[in-house]
Amino acid sequence: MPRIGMEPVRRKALIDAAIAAIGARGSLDVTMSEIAGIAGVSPALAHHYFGAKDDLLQATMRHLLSEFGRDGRDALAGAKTPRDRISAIIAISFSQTQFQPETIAAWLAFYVEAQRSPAMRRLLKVYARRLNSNLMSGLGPLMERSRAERVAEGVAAMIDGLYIRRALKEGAPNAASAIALVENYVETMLAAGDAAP
Amino acid sequence: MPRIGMEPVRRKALIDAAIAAIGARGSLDVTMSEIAGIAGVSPALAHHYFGAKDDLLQATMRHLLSEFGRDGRDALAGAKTPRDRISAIIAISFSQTQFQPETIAAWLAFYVEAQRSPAMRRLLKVYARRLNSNLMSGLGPLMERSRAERVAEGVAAMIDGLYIRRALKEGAPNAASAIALVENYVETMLAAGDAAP
Amino acid sequence: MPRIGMEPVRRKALIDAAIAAIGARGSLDVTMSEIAGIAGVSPALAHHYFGAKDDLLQATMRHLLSEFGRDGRDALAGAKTPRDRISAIIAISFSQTQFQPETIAAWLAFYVEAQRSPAMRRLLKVYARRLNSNLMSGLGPLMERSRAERVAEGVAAMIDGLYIRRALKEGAPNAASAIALVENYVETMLAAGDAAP
Amino acid sequence: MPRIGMEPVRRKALIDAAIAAIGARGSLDVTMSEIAGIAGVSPALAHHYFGAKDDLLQATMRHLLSEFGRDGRDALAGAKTPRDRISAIIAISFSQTQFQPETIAAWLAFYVEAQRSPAMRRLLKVYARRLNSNLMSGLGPLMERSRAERVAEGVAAMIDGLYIRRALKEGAPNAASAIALVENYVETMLAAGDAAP
DNA sequence: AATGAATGAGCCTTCATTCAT
DNA sequence: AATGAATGAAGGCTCATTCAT
Repeated sequence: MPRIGMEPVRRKALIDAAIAAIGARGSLDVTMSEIAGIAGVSPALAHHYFGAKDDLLQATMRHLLSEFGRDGRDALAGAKTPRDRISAIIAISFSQTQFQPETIAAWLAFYVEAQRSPAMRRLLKVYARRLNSNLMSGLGPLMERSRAERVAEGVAAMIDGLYIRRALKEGAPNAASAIALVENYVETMLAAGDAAP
Repeated sequence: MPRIGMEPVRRKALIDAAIAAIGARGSLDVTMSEIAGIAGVSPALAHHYFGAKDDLLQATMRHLLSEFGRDGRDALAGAKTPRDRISAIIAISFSQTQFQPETIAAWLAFYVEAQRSPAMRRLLKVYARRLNSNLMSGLGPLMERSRAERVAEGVAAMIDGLYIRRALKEGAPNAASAIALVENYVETMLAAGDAAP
Repeated sequence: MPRIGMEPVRRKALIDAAIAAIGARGSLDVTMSEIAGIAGVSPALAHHYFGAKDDLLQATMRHLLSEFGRDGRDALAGAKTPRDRISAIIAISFSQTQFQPETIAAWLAFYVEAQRSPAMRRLLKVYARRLNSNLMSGLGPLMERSRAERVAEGVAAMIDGLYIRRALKEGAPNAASAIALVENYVETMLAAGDAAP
Repeated sequence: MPRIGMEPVRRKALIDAAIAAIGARGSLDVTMSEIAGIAGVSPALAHHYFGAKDDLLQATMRHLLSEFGRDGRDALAGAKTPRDRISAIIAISFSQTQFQPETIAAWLAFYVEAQRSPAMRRLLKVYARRLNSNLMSGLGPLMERSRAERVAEGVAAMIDGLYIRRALKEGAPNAASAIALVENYVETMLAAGDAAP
């Protein structure tokens, strides 16, 4: 029973299905049929709305990115001090929306794909730049610029590292300990402000 | 002209070819023909020696692992103090053997595969445990046990994060700055020894 | 805004679009969406008016045929002598309306289709018969019947051959030289009237 | 039971199957499965030996071309006088090898494809050039050069036209009457040598 | 009158894998 | 020891066609 105005509904459903499928498989090695099946539509329809598989995958990545961006903006909005901003960024990186097995797997898969696909790499760079600028908005006022840059890089690396290492753990992701680790890094770096680079 | 004792030669050649192929593709999405072609043999021979593709891939991973292990032992052998041990571990993580586009891509690909394949996950855990115990052999004597554990986790995450983020950078990997970042983390943690957390 | 009496307009537009699409592609291998797109309507509408794709194609062929017939009648109307009739038929075969890349491609494509589809073959036979009778109306009075038949067949073959061979030439079709070749054939046959075969 | 040295056998079988399939369908619109099926192998094998469908089709065309070339050389070898050469060329154009429903259909289909595919067009031009030079080797000595050129073009057009018009006839191709028609054209042109262009 | 929504069927192509030699 | 031959299975994608609105 075709109703009108289904396009946005289907697009959303297919992107969600893609995330679910990628999460379940743990890689981008999912079939269009699989994704379409999860979304409850035929593979042909997925092609109808997204063209090729790559396009759907990129749209999925873009969706993850925009969610991450929205979460970031929301978190930053409630943060008063620069220090608060840092914590807010760290917190949302491991929030329940982001730090979930499915989403983690999807991010990881996209990282791999980025090595091959320039389009994916471009998208991932957007994420990296955004994370960096968010972190710098907190770290900048608290220490010398070049040092802030380095700490931001360290925080970002640690976050991504914790994401990737989730693959090795059993059970549900432990966001709290991940957050504590990064916070401790930041805290120590702030405390050692007088000292070295 | 079949010669005797070719098995080890072929196995080595095929594993090297697998690393090369994975490195070039940037993912495990390589064909047996591709690998065999690089090794200069027929795909049938690859099956003859390794059974299935997954077996070859696991053997490849195991090879990477043992190389990493050997590098680690070598590095540790020359380190006198605990502090030296830490630096040695960090150094070899970014050594020219390890921190190369091809090897990085392979590691990353295996991380992804680990999410699906228990066998791969097991192998990757071996790596994680080994890295951890190596780090602990340096950090243990220098700070309280539980804190050392956490710092080791932080170092490991940072290393893996720097690996993964290589995918976003252009040009050759910059090992020096990566090492500096991790060393600085360790240094600051050691300096803040009296304090938290 | 549905208007009444749109049917003939749409049918005409779709048939023109089909010719354009076939001409552009150089074969009948065009999609309904393509044709509908050129006509500025939805593929569903094309089905609504024509049933199946084959029906639209046949209608297109019929349109070409009726155009050819009309051109022929017009040309014959102005021809006084039998000899004039022959020249008129040859001329319209290579007139600007007929001897155009698009139309040529369409004719050729239909010839191929005729091998498979009896309906198409029937239509094409109508064309052949019409061309033959037109030619005979000129050749008949000028030579013995059986010889006229053969010359008509030769002229028809030459015309179709020149059409098909257009596919091999670059640039715009050269109608003049094509006409000259056929006219020369006719002329020589008329001159050799007394002789063979 | 795989034996060695099958490649040439399979290639031949697949090309023959392609001709058969195209002949049966009357167009290039045949599937790889169909062709492979006729050849008695799997579709995968067809791809194994020919790469893509287009490559198999081109190889098929090239085969037809080389057969035509071989037939032409053979025919020309036995012709003593220029006049004999002309007749020989005409004869082989309608020989039992060439003027068969299947081969005719294949030629026609390739003509259509040539409008789209530059590679096919190139191949077809080879055929046209060869036919032209063959004809000129007979017509050249018998009349003025520019006139010979035109007669050669006329003969070629008539031959191709008779091929295409086969699609309209029922029953087996009538080679004899086709040959007679072309021969008569040549004869008349030769007889009218003194006269017009 | 017209279309967006949706799909089944089918095709090309790739690839891991097997087997006889 | 090594490979050419061969295929089954599966995936991406296209397209004519239908249907409710």
